[in-house]
Amino acid sequence: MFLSKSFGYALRGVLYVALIHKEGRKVQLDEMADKLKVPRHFLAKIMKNMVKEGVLNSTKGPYGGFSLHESTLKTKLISLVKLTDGMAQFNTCVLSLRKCNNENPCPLHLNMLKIRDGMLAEFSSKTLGDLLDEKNPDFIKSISTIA
Amino acid sequence: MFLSKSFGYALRGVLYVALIHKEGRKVQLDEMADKLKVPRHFLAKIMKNMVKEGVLNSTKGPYGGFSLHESTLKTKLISLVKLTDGMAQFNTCVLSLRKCNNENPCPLHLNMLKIRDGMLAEFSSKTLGDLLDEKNPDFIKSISTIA
DNA sequence: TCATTAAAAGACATCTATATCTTTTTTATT
DNA sequence: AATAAAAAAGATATAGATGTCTTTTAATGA
Ligand code: FES
Ligand code: FES
Repeated sequence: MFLSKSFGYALRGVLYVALIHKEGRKVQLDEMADKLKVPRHFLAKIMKNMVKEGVLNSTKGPYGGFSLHESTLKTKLISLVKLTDGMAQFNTCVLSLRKCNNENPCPLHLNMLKIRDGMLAEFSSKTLGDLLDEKNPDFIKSISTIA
Repeated sequence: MFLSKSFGYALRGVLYVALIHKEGRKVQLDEMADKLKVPRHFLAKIMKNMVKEGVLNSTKGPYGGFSLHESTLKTKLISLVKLTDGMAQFNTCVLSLRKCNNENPCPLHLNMLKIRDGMLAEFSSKTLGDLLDEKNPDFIKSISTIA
């Protein structure tokens, strides 16, 4: 797995909030779980973490829900990865059991370095806002449907 | 995780057998588990699968153990991945819950396509024999030690 | 103050990858 | 044939990721 399910849920969740934000309203978990076809309470934990890390805002009570934080659209994808998956995969040897290092490289070191650093660079430069700008016509469908 | 622990164990296991093969002898599980610092019985299952898939030979009984198959060194890395991790990660959308497809691409489709296809190409062309040819001075250490 | 709404928090269940332990099968040697 | 060696197979255990359910806290409006 390149990325966990949690990461996918997190990204889809925050993008959904951002989309609905343009309609000028907040989003509740029930709506998100329903529209995104994501387990309600599992998503709740992930959303809560994003709020805790300052990626999103939330308010409790009537008319409450999730809304954008001023930093939301500026958030790098790598921050989401850190939040859901951690960064170990980027500095641990692909053969496990050791830190990746150049001095005593494992047989796959150079190959994996290229791949991992490519992904790291991509995710370190791209923001959530970038994804929304590049969005394709069926964007909402692309984060919602199963098929 | 780009690749599972099982994959790491499999690769280190088969490379160890190949190295010892040059000394003209077979390798037993006890020696491998000890030298590679890998859980004995967990490694056993993985080795058994590699034998079943024709990546390695094995013989039971006294003076038995694991040895090279004529196809071992020609085996592509991707075959090992298929054996331990399966190929789902290469055709499933990074946002889970759907097959990856170009018609209704998710927000990360193009980015991930590049990364995944890069890794797929690398692992589809490189063989176990290639890894042994490229080997660095501390090769045995690089698949054995923890530090 | 009370009722309602919705997130936060916590407890528990399930599933998968990983790890350990035991028994069975096969092979070689005596 | 009996013994020993080693892989194969199977049963069980543990940990982490994922999923579900219940209780608590905070906000709103009557
Ligand atoms: S040492 Fe193995 S990936 Fe760097
Ligand atoms: S559609 Fe998501 S990775 Fe291709």
